[in-house]
Amino acid sequence: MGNETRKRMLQTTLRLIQLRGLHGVSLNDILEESGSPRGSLYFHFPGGKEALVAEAMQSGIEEASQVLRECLASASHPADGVKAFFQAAAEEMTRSDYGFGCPVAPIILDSPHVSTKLAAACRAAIDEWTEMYREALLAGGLSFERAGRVANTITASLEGALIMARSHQDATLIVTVGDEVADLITLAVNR
Amino acid sequence: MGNETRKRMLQTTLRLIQLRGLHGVSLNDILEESGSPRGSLYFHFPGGKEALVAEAMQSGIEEASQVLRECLASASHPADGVKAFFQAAAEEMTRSDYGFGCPVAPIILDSPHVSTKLAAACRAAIDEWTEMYREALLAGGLSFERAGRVANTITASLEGALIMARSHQDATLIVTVGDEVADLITLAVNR
DNA sequence: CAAAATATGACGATCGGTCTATATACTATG
DNA sequence: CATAGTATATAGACCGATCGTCATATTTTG
Repeated sequence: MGNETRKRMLQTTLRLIQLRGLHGVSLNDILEESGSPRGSLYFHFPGGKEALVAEAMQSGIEEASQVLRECLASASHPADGVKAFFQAAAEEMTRSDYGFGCPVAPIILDSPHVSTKLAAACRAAIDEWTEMYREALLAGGLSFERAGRVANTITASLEGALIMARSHQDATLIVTVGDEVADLITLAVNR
Repeated sequence: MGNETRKRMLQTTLRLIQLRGLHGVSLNDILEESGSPRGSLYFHFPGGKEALVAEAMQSGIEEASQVLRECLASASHPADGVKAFFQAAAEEMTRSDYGFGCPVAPIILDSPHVSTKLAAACRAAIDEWTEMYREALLAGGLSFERAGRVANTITASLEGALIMARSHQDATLIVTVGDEVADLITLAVNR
């Protein structure tokens, strides 16, 4: 396929945005790092930078969703599934030398109302993840409302843990928080 | 004092960085919004943009620390103190129309290794807050180690809740997560 | 008044994202 | 096989924005 260049652009974009934030990455950076020629960008992404970023972010979101889905599916108790996902996040953090975190957080914090499309995609991603947690918790016996509240807490904890891990260059934090959250889930379910 | 301009610059900088991230704010933005002329910046802040940002962020950190200190001090149970702080954060969110969140998160996500000074200040702020939680939990009877783990979880939850609230334009999320975390604390302390 | 402190906006080198014009590869058809 | 036509890919010019500097006002202070 001829879209080798395209793929490289997307990967590099995702990587760099996670590293330096939405506004911290220039097209020049992306082009240089991905070794792509300048003019190719508007051929592959007629929508310009925003289109490129949107697609790159989307792929990051989908990957995260898939990992989460697997973690929850292959666990008998929701607490175990959540724990596994936090662990996976921690591994990804160390593997990338603290370059990768949440694919949407940098964009939420960088563009409140800059781009409605990007913001909507971020919102959808968060909703999707939270919904997965909720379903698992419902299956665990929690009430609909309580499951929603706990699910939000899980999402928030992970989001925050990723930031802290980045800041301290210490992926252990993610695992610690994950264990603590798993505890909360266990207590909530068995009551 | 002649530092009226200086103060305005700092406030505007803090505000804009929270709004659009570290790299999303240009000096022109700051100057225009604060109504200051270009050259004044390098008189008040010879260190340029980085010095300005560092000082602005520092003031944001100190304000947050003070509010947290008060919340924890004027509560008989650590869970209540934490709850109050989450509530205060939610109010600040609505008051600023989702402009203000955590003063350090946007910088952590925008500059991994861009500026060592900034990164160190962020780390120190997170440590300070976490330490405050830990002390309150110790006073509540938790073991030193467990207190640290729970403290990290609290910090992470708030950090994440702020992002979610921003993304969904819904400060309620912060309160919800706060209540859930307070629950976790209560359970942890009374065991 | 003299001197120090502060304010001002114009300047230029560099970098930002976008676009038009051009080149290359592939396909179809006589 | 030759040629025209189309899809794919590249190159580089364009112009506005950005940031730090500086020479020159203006205000404050001793």
